[in-house]
Amino acid sequence: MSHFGRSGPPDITDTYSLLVLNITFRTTADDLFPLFDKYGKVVDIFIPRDRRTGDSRGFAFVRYKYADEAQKAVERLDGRVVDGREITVQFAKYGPNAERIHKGRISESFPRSKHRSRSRSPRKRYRDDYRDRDHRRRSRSRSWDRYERDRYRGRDRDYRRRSRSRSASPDYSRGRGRSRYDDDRRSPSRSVGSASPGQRSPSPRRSPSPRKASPFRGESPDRRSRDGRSPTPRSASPLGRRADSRSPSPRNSDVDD
DNA sequence: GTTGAGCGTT
Repeated sequence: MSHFGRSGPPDITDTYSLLVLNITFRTTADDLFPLFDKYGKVVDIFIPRDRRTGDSRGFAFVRYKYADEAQKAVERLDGRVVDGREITVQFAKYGPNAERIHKGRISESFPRSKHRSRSRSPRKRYRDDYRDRDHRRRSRSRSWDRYERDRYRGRDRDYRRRSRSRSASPDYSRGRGRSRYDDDRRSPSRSVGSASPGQRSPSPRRSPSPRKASPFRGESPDRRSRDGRSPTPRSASPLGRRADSRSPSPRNSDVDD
């Protein structure tokens, strides 16, 4: 009796789905089964997992057979500490088809052969694709650096209330860095685009891109050639060598792209 | 090895 979510949805008809949030990433359906089964008849338990890693996403869906039992479980298991973490049990607001449900009760998986989309809104913004979920997954933890924020900097304000545990933003020193990069990036870009393609600066020193890409490339060989007797004191040390190995060459591509 | 707002699979 532990094949929950492994054989797909067994029967979602006449079942009340409960959403369990705030569960640990190591909590499995087997761990929640005896916990929820004690308060009622659990039909199925499904824990969404990541497609890439396969780790739990931190929440599970418990489907009960009766609403009274589900309600009881919500009132009893809501706020219960599982695996050292307080879980949040509540009725699922959205069904497996991203359809709104009354109170965790799934009528019939929404048969669109009768209603189709007549009573619904003209535009259905349920869920685009897996991409949407993937984005949320990525930005779920520490991937909220600047990529997502930069894209939603004008809508992230009320896009989602993440002031629950994340507090305020970690840092705001992104605009400057981006501006600088943009400036440096536009300089050579425009030069190349405006000037002739064959007029490339053959001189490494006169390179119009003084970006801090990798000065070692243009200085290392130069200094080494001139200072034949002192071949870079840092390189002589194993530490220096390690630092050099740290950045072989592909560095400018980062800012260029 | 980490993380933490939220709504789901064959």
